[in-house]
Amino acid sequence: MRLSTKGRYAVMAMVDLAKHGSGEPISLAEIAERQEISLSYLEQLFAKLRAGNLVKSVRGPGGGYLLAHGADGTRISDIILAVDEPIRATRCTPGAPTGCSGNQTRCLTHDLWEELGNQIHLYLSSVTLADVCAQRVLGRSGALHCQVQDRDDAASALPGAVAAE
Amino acid sequence: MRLSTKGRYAVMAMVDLAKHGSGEPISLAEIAERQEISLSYLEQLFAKLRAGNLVKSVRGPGGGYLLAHGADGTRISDIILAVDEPIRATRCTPGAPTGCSGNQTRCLTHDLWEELGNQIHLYLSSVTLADVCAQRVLGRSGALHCQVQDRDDAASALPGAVAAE
DNA sequence: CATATATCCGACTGCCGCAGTAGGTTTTGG
DNA sequence: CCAAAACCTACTGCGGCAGTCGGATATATG
Repeated sequence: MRLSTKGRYAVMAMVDLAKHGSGEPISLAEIAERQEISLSYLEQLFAKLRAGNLVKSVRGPGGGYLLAHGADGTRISDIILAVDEPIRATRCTPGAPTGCSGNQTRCLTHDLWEELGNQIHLYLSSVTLADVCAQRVLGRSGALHCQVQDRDDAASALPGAVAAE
Repeated sequence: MRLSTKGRYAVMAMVDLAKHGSGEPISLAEIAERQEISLSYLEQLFAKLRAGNLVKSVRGPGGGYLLAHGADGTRISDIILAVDEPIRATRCTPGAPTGCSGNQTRCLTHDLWEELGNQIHLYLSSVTLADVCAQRVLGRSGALHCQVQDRDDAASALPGAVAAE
């Protein structure tokens, strides 16, 4: 799963939609103003969100967008998956001439990235729009600590600017 | 923390170094051939790794690179932090004119990205080069499951191509 | 019907970082 | 001295992101 600011914009817009839309459709113009995202750019994002069946559209005046599955039924991972293109795989494509077999070190890291991808996906699929709206985003006491708890400095040295693009 | 193929290359090289280097230095030419990475590109990466105090260099013929802290003392997160530049922060810079205050939705997602960054960092800082070499990369039964276990379909629907760039 | 409001749609642009290349200079063992 | 290695600086092509522009289509409301 690719993590870019593009996906962040999409999530911001969807959270806005979840927060302000309850019943009647919300226009992109509103979202654009509140989130300070250009309208045309939002249109492109929502075209993909619609293709991914995450929102429904209502055309004409008074129209706009609605969440297709409600705030509880929309996972963050789905949003990002819909907006960001899947990315070229981890280089060692199965069956490639210089594939994984024979070159051991390559595949060791392959496992690592795959597992990291699973971690990210698991986390993002555990959070819904409703969670974000209600600020239920999990403090630093949940999650991975069960696995890292015996390490020395896992809690310290948190990265300064943490974001993935 | 930014996640790009650049960081992946660095980790591949470091794993190679951990696997083949035990005592005497390893030249970048060897690593370049084994990992199929251009030599000059590797040099750039190792310049940063050296600046980050992750490797030591030995000049002259027979020279090369050594792990500065051994395979057990080198975390994957450190490698990526050293190689990838920290990235422009999550847009709402503290104290900015159109900062977080006043625009609520923005900050809700801010928490989300911060927490996601923590998740990623926690995972990557829990894995050392030695872990990767020994294929101790954690199957899908560890980690986040303690938090997601009560959800319906967290295990299913694993993403096809999972990687972040 | 006319019009304003909205979604839709495709094409174009500037920018930045990645991945790679080129061409050097120092250091140092043999 | 010589060759092998680290070291250093600058440049390049490419692709995706973020944003823009100009439209086409649908549809409530007067």
